[in-house]
Amino acid sequence: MVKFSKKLEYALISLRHISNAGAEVTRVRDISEKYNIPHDLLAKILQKLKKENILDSSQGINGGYTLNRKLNEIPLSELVNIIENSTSIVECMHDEDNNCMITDSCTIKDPLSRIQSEFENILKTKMISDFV
Amino acid sequence: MVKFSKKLEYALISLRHISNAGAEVTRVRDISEKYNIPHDLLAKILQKLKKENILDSSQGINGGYTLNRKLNEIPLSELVNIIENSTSIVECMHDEDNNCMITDSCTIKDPLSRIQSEFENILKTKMISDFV
DNA sequence: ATAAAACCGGACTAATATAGTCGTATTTAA
DNA sequence: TTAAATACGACTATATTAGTCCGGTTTTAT
Ligand code: SF4
Ligand code: SF4
Repeated sequence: MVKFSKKLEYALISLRHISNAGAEVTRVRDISEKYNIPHDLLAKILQKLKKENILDSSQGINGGYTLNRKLNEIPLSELVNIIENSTSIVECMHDEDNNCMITDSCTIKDPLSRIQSEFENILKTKMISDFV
Repeated sequence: MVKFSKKLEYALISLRHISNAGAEVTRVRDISEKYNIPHDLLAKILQKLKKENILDSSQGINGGYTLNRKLNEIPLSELVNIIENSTSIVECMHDEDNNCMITDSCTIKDPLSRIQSEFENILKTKMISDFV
């Protein structure tokens, strides 16, 4: 029912590492080798975090990543949305593509919608620093 | 990150329906047809709930299911464990089969373990009646 | 200049988890 | 005895997640 995806875990591990490195740049390879995370997969995750301004990056032979925001100011909800595109607990609440065939006769939409709100509030309250 | 499985949703819809039916027995077919849920899949879900004493069943031509416990006395945690066998948010916390290759170098196990406890408490507090 | 090492990004494949199906046995009222 | 229901386990199909591959571009030490 609830499962942190590997991508999300890799992101958390990386953010912790990069945060600890301070001003020093961290290469994808550093993290990849230290924690045994597939290089190419990790690279794409960090690229996404860069694109969303959570990380800074510099290219070139001495390039790498640094942290652009403080971990205690990034809510988990934001990270989950970046990595997994959605925080909805059932498909019918992810407006874009609701394919549920039983929407019309479904009797639990409303209560689940309440739960959804509660859940989103929790995700907004928890900061990345709580997870590393 | 968090997603109610269809099985779980079908279980909730069924429990609500059976609860509303009171002493009258409900057949799998009644629910299956009313809510457009695949019959055989639903049957197995209800069988499981019967096995765990959440439902009562009677066989034979006039058979069917009735509720054996009150919905406001069944915590969500129990239903999730029945339907999905686990409430762990990462594989390394589901003792039986931890295949995570990076367990040794993982830096987020401890914080996630705290989150896991918090999460389980929420699941224990929420009753099925909150979801229907 | 050029080589090296990084970032970038899309298409692809592999592995796993979820959803759904099928066949058969058992029970029971009529 | 037959029809309609639960009960169980093996199977298949689909969707999601995880991971790979490849062909770029950018930067910088030499
Ligand atoms: S309509 Fe009901 S069954 Fe379908 S996705 Fe929404 S909550 Fe789940
Ligand atoms: S060891 Fe770390 S990465 Fe592996 S499952 Fe546990 S929390 Fe996730």
